[in-house]
Amino acid sequence: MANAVPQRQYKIGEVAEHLGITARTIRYYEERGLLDVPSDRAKGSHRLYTEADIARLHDLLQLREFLGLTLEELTELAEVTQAQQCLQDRWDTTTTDEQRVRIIRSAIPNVQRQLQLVQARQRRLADFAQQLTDKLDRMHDNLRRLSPRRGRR
Amino acid sequence: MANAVPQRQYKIGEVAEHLGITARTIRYYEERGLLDVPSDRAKGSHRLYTEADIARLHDLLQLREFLGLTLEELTELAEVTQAQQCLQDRWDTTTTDEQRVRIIRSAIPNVQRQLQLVQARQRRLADFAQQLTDKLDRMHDNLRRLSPRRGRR
DNA sequence: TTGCTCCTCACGTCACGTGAGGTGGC
DNA sequence: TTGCTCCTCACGTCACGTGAGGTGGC
Repeated sequence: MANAVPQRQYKIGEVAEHLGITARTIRYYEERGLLDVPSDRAKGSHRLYTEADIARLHDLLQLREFLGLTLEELTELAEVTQAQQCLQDRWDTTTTDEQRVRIIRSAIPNVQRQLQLVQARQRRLADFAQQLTDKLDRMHDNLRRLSPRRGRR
Repeated sequence: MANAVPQRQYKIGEVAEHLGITARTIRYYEERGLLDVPSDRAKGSHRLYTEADIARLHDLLQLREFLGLTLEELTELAEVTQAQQCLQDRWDTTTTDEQRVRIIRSAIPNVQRQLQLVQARQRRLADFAQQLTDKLDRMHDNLRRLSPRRGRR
């Protein structure tokens, strides 16, 4: 069924542009083991990516950007995303229900952890926004105190 | 009046520990021109920081951390914080009301810009949190579909 | 065949980390 | 005097940026 749809593949430049990064970054992530490299790619031949590969890389980039992680921390935190294949890819055709259940069960706590970290970040950002708002208020107060409106007094 | 309170000064190690960074970072920021260095410091003598210096550095660190700026972008965005001296320091004794008004007026749009950037970041983070929540929901749905509860059927 | 994008080195850069060797205040 | 923290080089590292020189598919 899903077999009938041949997957479109994307070149590294297309992926990079779509994600707003450079090809160098993608190659570097591969070098660091963050991207699973197809074992059959001949040295020197073009890299090709599926939509699932792109989605995974997109997740990695968001985690790194919003949480400010090193690539090492990212590697740990993202092992889940391996199992995120479950959402696409060859998941449909090559896995038994039992395997799927096991994969999802092991992936859930990891996504929960990511969500917790993001939520902690949200709280800290909200604090910072409040600090800036307070500062603006104080500045306006000071202005009012220092330059009383003409016509008053 | 404010003269009567001699300001406590802090050494670089104290400042670093308080802000959760290293002394190297502080020296590097000074080198890059992000921190105003007192012109009278003899080469080789200890760096000393006031509470106002520490507050300014704290602001810089938050802007960098939450917005993911380069030090060059940070330099631009933070020129305001120079004028933030207005909140402490020698502001009380060496400035006329007219000067204060001018300083505050020029600083306000800059703080507003910082706040806008932080709010934009908050929206993107909220989107990301939502993506993770959706993903978790889908995973739970899939589990229910794949492993129907015993006793049913 | 001509462009274009891709490839693999490999050196450069930014924002620090990490000693080496030495000086200065409680 | 002994520790402790500070100082100034200066080289190392992480996460890429940026060519150099060459190969491969429309």
